[in-house]
Amino acid sequence: MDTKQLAELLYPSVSVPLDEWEEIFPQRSLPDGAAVTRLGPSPTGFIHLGNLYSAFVDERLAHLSEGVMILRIEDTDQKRKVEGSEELIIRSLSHYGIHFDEGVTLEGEKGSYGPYRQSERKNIYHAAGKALVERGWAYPSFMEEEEIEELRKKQEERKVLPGIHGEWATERALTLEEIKEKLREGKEWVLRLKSRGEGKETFFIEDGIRGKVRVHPNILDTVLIKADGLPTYHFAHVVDDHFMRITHIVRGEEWLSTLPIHLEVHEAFGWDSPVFCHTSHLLKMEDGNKRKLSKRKDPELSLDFYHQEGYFPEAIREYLMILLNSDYEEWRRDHPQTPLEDFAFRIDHMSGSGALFDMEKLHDVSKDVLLNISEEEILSFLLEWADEYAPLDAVEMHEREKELLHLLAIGRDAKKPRKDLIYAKQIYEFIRYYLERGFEVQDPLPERVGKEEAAGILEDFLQTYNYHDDNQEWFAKIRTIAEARGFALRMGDFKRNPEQYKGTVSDVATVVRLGVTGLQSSPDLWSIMHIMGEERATKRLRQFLDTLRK
RNA sequence: GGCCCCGUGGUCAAGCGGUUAAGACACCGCCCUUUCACGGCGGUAACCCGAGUUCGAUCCUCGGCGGGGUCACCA
Repeated sequence: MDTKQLAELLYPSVSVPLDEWEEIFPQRSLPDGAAVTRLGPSPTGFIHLGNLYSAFVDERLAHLSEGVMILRIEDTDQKRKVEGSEELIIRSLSHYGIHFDEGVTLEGEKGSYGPYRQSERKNIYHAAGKALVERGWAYPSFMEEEEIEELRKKQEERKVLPGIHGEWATERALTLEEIKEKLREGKEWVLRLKSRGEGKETFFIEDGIRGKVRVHPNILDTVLIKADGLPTYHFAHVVDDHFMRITHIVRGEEWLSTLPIHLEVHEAFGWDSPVFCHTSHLLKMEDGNKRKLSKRKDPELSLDFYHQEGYFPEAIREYLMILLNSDYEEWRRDHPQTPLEDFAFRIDHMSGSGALFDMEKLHDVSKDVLLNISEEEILSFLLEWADEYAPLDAVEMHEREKELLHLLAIGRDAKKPRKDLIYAKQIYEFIRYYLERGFEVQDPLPERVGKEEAAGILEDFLQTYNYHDDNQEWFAKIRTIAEARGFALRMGDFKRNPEQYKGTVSDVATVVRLGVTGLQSSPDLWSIMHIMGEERATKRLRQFLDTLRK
């Protein structure tokens, strides 16, 4: 078979041959050890936490080494393309601090290794495909779906590996004349790899994350270029990663099983392959078993979920980094103020086993992260969130912006600061009592205090209350009331002789707290009343008194 | 089912031939405390199983078992 002739027959319009592309995309001149990484999402709608997790690895790898991170859109499946998803992907990632140096951006393409959409790189793939045909590493296949299906059935009966390989790859034997004839008939065809893996020995490859990984050489004549002329992932990413001069391929572990194909395609071209880094999956617990988070079934996988709940991007980043490199947590303890970017992230410190996404842990992490964010920033984040997800209350929240700022700050500057704030929705619920709209006393009176008693306490309190009292004076009055009404001032006294008291001073304070906040628990009550102002606070207390009297 | 990956407390995980097997979250108890948070102290809790190598295996090898992934002209 004259492969040169065949190549010309299949790809007559290739004007720039493969070796010329080598010059068009020269080796990059970067500092020693600089990593070039890429994120290659398909524009199928939305991006999820798993993508972000993986993107974070690319990002750290590139930017920690003064390298380059590329956004390449892998849109070779025209059927699954969704309008507007490119923009969504870019915006979502940027929200979480993932910024690209090169590739597709909102302002168009950036960089000299483009185009960065695979659908626009047909000429390169065809040049590559043509070169492979010439070298006897690829051939056209005219098999139809039904034929392949039949083949598969036979193979399953005989319990051999399904697919086009070995003796089953009958079209390898097609003569030039036969091929010409089929093309003349206008039959659809795909380009297949002519695998040489049969009989080769198992070998090991060094994965950037996992270390040694066992590889059985590929034997499948995998489709390289589809009937529509666009490449499959297996072909496209190898060609692109080579010409974009990628050094590290970060991808999910689901790709481990097709790694042999990719390795053989590299071999066919005679290219060195980049370092493969297979990340483990994010898992979810269901019915006592762990399973891969699924974008269809698990709302917490969608980045939308975190947006709706109002998680701070910094908190997500922080948690993700802990998942990525668990020694990060220790580092963070020693460097509470240092930006995450200064941490020496290492791919070989990543775990090979999948991690269960733990909301509780995320919340704990988030509390500490928010401690390092100013109240001003938290407030503006909160207001933005409220505009979208709690529009009815957002109006009043804007009106009371100044007060809310103080409210959020209660107890934050202490040596042992409060950690009340986690995510926007939670913060909103946490401060909701402060708004007039929808305010009501929700919690019950303390167990030991009856309605009459409570009313009495409120009357006493209102009589002596002075807005200008400082915290100590304010509380001294509570104590006076408590003592006069027969409540213990010290917890210990009450514990020792419960029968001698109606309750403790905390019961008295709780009654006032209920009147002001509607809740049995809250941050420092004096501070709240102070921020609220005399008028609103006393009005609430009087109202509460009225309802108790009814 | 074949192949590949993974297997330390409920969860995330240090460990890389000899350790009282870290730490964090969660949980429980105590303390602090006007409530709630915060914080402090303490506690419950783990090397999947079986062989082999070795003076000695959580760690190395093999075999099971369990979980996950993958077997497309989707990525």
